[in-house]
Amino acid sequence: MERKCNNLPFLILMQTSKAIHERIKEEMAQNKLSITEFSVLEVLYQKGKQTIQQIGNCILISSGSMTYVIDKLEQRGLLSRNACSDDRRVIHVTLTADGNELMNVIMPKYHDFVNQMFESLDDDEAETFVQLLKKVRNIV
Amino acid sequence: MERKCNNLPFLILMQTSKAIHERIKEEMAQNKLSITEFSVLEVLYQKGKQTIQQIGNCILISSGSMTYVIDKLEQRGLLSRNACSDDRRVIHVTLTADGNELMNVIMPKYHDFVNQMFESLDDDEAETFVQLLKKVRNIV
DNA sequence: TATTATTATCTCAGATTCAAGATAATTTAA
DNA sequence: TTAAATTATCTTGAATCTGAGATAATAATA
Repeated sequence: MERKCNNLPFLILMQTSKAIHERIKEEMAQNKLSITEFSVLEVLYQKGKQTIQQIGNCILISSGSMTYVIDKLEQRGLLSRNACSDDRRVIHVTLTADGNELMNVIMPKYHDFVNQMFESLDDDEAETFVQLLKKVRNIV
Repeated sequence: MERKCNNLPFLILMQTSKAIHERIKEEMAQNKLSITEFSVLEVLYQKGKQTIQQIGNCILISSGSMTYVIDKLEQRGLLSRNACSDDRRVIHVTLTADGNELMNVIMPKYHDFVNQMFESLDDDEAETFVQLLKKVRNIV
């Protein structure tokens, strides 16, 4: 029986990224945030005011999910919706003071956490790694 | 404003794996299968008869989700549940003739598809890639 | 200007996931 | 042997995601 998967790079890549995803999920559960919620807050923290669509494009989820996740975060007082005066279809989203404060606490820990996961690679290895990943990504 | 993410390997790894995941999702949608459903069929195709728990451990989803996905695939006649005579708590799952036939069609295309995504790497690069990924995975 | 197309967001139904608990069978240990 | 612990699967409810379609605003064009 035993038919094998023959593409090792593929297998290990998917295993590794899934493991990382799980770890981040656990980490964020401590802050009562799903990964999607964290991703939204992260975009706002990094880029400041964004439209709902801009955020959706960044984190690649559907418009229906965006409405849902923005609702949740708004209810918790971590961000606010603001009408756009130029284009009344558009809604701007920004972190509230509470949201910003929370991210000031979370982000340094998050960066440390991510860096730890990759500290087994020295600078040369990291560069090679990125270069190989980009080769793959450009084809996908 | 503009606070940046400073860990490039992490960023590109997650982007790449997400892109691959999306591509496989599209590919499997043509066969009316979700990735989870395909993963279950793949395990059975590769390993033959398995218990529900064995499959769950392979593809890392909860027991509740396993019941759900096995139900769906059983309803479509792609696999069957069989009581285990040694241990009556256990249920063995096997591909039906239909399920096996479907996988005979899908798997060669799937392997080609995956190989294409990685064909930009030559043998040396693939080996380096795997080695670096393993370094990261072992820490995560 | 009036019509048409596009865009941004929201609504809703259906699908999928997990966590917690239920059930039933087996194993361990007193 | 009996009681307790463990194991495998299923059930249920809540959360989240997607896709299709609705709504409303804007842009493009005849």
